[in-house]
Amino acid sequence: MALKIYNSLTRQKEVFEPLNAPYVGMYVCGPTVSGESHLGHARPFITFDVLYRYLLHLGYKVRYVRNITDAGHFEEEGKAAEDKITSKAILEKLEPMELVQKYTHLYHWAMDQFNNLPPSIEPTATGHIIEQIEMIKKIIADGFAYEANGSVYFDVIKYNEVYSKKNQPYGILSGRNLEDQLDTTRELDNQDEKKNKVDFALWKKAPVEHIMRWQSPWGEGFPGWHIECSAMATKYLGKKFDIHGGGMDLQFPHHECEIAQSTVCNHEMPARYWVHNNMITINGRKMGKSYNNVVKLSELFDGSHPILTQAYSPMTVRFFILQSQYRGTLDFSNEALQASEKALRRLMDAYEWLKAQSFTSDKKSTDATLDQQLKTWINELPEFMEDDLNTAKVVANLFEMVPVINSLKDKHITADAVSGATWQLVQAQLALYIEQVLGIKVESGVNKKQLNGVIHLLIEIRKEAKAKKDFATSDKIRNQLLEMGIQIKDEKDGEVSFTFS
RNA sequence: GGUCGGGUGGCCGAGUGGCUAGGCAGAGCUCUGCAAAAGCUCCCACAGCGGUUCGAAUCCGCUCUCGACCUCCA
Repeated sequence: MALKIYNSLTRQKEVFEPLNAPYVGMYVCGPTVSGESHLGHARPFITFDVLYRYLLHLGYKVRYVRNITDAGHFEEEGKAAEDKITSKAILEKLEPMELVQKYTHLYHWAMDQFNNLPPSIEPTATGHIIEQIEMIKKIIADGFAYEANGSVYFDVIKYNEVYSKKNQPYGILSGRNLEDQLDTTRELDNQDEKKNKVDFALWKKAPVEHIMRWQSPWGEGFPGWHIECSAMATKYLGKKFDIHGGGMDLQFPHHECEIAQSTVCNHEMPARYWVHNNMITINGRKMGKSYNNVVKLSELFDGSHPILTQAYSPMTVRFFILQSQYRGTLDFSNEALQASEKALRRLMDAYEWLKAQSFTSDKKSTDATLDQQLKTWINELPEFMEDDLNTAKVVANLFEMVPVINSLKDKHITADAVSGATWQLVQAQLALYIEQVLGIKVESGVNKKQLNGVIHLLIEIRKEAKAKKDFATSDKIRNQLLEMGIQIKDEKDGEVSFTFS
C-alpha cells in the first residue's frame, strides 16, 4: 500500500514519494487576515490538517508551513474607506496591525475549535518583506522582470518563451494556453505600465493613500500578492519541496505565478505535488465574498446566520466536511448540517461506549462471519485514506460498525460473537481513525445554561422532598452536589442559591 | 468567448464495466410505563438521446444544464 494523492500538475493520482524521506515539506496558502473566516475557508484548513495528520501517522517528519497574509490593501472588510491622510490623531488612524491582530486571533480561535493541529511554521507576509525584495531583485537580474514607474512586473511572455523550451510553459498548472489568453484579453487592454496584459505585479508602488508601505530599491511600495508565498516557501522548505496545497480558486493565477517566480529564482519547479481542494457551495454556488453568500464561522457556531435554524458545533462542521472527498464541491445547507450533527452523535455515542469496554484477547469468536467482517471494515480504512484521502469512505466504514457496537451494547449479540482480539483491534483502530486521523474530538454537549437548569431542577426536587419531610432525599442532593463542587445554600428568605467551588 | 470540472434516490454525498457505499429524512416491526435511544426490515437513484459491449450510472459521441477560473485579487 502506498499513499496516492491527486496532483493537479499532472492531473492524475500519483504515489506520494517524498524528496527526502522521512522528511516532508508541505506549504499551504493561509488566510488573509483582513476579515473573519467563513465556512469556505474552513475546507482547505481541515483538508490539509487531515493530510498532515495522515502523513504524521505514516511516520513522516512533516514540516507544515501555512502563511498568514497580512499585507495588502488594509481596510476592514465591509467598512467604507475613510480619509486616512487627513486623520491627524494617531488613535484615529486605521492601524493595519490592529486589524491583523484581531483577525489573526479570530482565525487561530477557529482553527483551534476545529481541532486543527497548528502548523510547524506560520510565517507572515509582513515579516518577510526583505526576502520578497531579494527575490524580486533576483528575478530582475535574470531579466524576467522590469521596473515601471516604481512598480515591478513579471515578464510572463519572456518567461513563457524561455521555459516552454524546458517543458514548463506559463500555464502548466492550470492548463492555460498563453496565446489564447493574449487573444481574449487584448480588447480589455488600456494604457498600462505593463508591457503585456498578462504580466503580473511583483512590487507595487504605493499610492499616497495606501497605508501599508515599505522602502524598496524601487521606492515606497508593497509586495505583489504572489511573491510572498514563493519567498516564504523557499525560505522554510527550500527550493523544491513536496506538497503545495490550497483552494482550487488559487490555482490560477496565484499558484501559476508562484511557479513562474520560484522557477526563475531557484531554477526548478517549487513543489512536486500540487494539491487543491474544491469549493464549498451554497445553492450550487461557490461561497465567496463576491457572491455575498458567506456564512462566517462565528455565525455557524452560534446559529446567528438567517439560513440556519440552530447553532452547529465545530466538530459537526468538521465532520460535515469530512463526509465528502476533498476534490468535489460540497453543497452546504442547514439540512445537510443537521444530518451531519445527528450522524456524528450516533457515531460518537457508539465509539465512546466501546472505548470504555474491556476485552480479553484470548476469547475466541463464535461468529466467524461477523468477526471477519469487522476486520475487513477496519483493514479498508487505510486503503481508503491512501486513495487520495477518501474520508467519505472512511466515514462510511465507521458507520458500518456502529450497529454492531450498538448490538453488543444492547445485548442483541454477546461479546463472544467476536473474538477479544478483534474487539481490541476495533477499539484501537476506531480511536486512531476518529481521533488521530480525522481529528474528531469528543465534545461535551453541556453548556452553562444547561448545567444551571439541571441544578435548579435538583433544588426544586429538594424543596419538594423537604416539604414532605423526606430529609434523606434532600440531604442526598445537597451532599452529593457538594462533593461535585457545587454548594447549595438555604437563604434566610427561603430562597436557595448555589456556588461553584 | 477561452480553459477546466460537474449533473447520482426527498436532502448531503461515495463509487465501480456485471456483485449496484454511507449518513439524514420517510415507512413498518421489535424493544419499551410514556418519550427517546437502539436493533431489524423497506425505500434500489444515477440529466436526455444515440453508440460500443453478452452486460454501462460507470467507456465514446451529441444535446441540455450547472458551476469554477480567466491576472492586481481572498
